[in-house]
Amino acid sequence: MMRSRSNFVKREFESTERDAGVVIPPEGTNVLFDVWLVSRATFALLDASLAASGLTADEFAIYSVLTSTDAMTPGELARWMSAPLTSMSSYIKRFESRGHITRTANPDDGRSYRIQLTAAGRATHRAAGKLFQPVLDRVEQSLDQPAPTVRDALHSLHRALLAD
Amino acid sequence: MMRSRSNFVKREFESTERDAGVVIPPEGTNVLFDVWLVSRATFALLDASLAASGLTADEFAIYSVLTSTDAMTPGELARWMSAPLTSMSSYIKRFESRGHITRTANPDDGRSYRIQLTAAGRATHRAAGKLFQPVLDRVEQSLDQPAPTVRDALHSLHRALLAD
DNA sequence: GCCATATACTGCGAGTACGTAGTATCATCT
DNA sequence: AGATGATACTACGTACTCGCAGTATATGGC
Repeated sequence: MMRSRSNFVKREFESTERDAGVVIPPEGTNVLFDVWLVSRATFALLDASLAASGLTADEFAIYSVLTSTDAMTPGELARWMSAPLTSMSSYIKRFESRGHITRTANPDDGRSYRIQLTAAGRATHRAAGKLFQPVLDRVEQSLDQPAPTVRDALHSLHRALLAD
Repeated sequence: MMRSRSNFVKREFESTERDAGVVIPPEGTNVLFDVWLVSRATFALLDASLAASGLTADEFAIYSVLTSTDAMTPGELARWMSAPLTSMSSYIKRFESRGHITRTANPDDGRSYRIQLTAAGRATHRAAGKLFQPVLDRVEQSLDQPAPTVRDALHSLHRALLAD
């Protein structure tokens, strides 16, 4: 198993204070480094918070996409989340084996197909969402900037990363 | 091998424009979801850009920490980057087998030790840095907000994630 | 229609991340 | 000093990610 990281994260977060002295000089850092740190912290927190639902942070995010759009293809999903198609393939196989998604033919392209969450998949996502929401609320309230400001910065960054 | 993702990423980024239509409604999203998207894009871009150096984005970040601080312990490093200690252990074993780090006794604690980059490790990091810099520059220039503003938002987020 | 090439996806295998369980050292209490 | 518990790290195994190579369908040129 690799899913339930609750132990680790709880332990780590408890001891955060003690390590406050360990600080990397900012002149050695940059935006992308900051992203790295933030994303590590985010994944640690979410994986721990969602563990009981049986979903990882990645999986929860993908399920979230699938609930808010209907019937994407693997390729669309992969490109959209900047993931290799082979990884999407693995995800889909896993989700399908859980009975959480179904494939339906893609009328526009015989090589492809469309993915949809099943009722069980949606239920799992809802359960995970119940664990997710209080965590999100707490993070947003701990921000010392308005959440929309932070989100604007992230969107700007996302556009910059995809631009080329 | 899992390191050289150049092919994939280049292909994916080239086709970004075509998928501009695939947009997730923002009402279904939130700060943490944004972090997820940004971090996926960041890792994809960096793994591809750094592939020739033999370092992944994660590894480059860790090497960067090790160059700007001297002699951290595995535990400090792990907590600081919100990673499980067992993962740090794997990293360290790998880096050591590459001849990129050395362990020296920790005078304060016999259970622990301190890690330092070797000359070879620093050289590898420098080489990766040469690949990294232009990518960073391009991303910063593509930002439609000042880089410090974006970084402030990320720092705020980081503090909020660790707070508790 | 036929061929060449590009695209959508999958099978497989290699390397990786990390949880469980264990060992060694440290800290605290008595 | 000895015992008890906490902490720093590692060995091992499992599940996972993703690159390579392959198959199937689509597309454009002729």
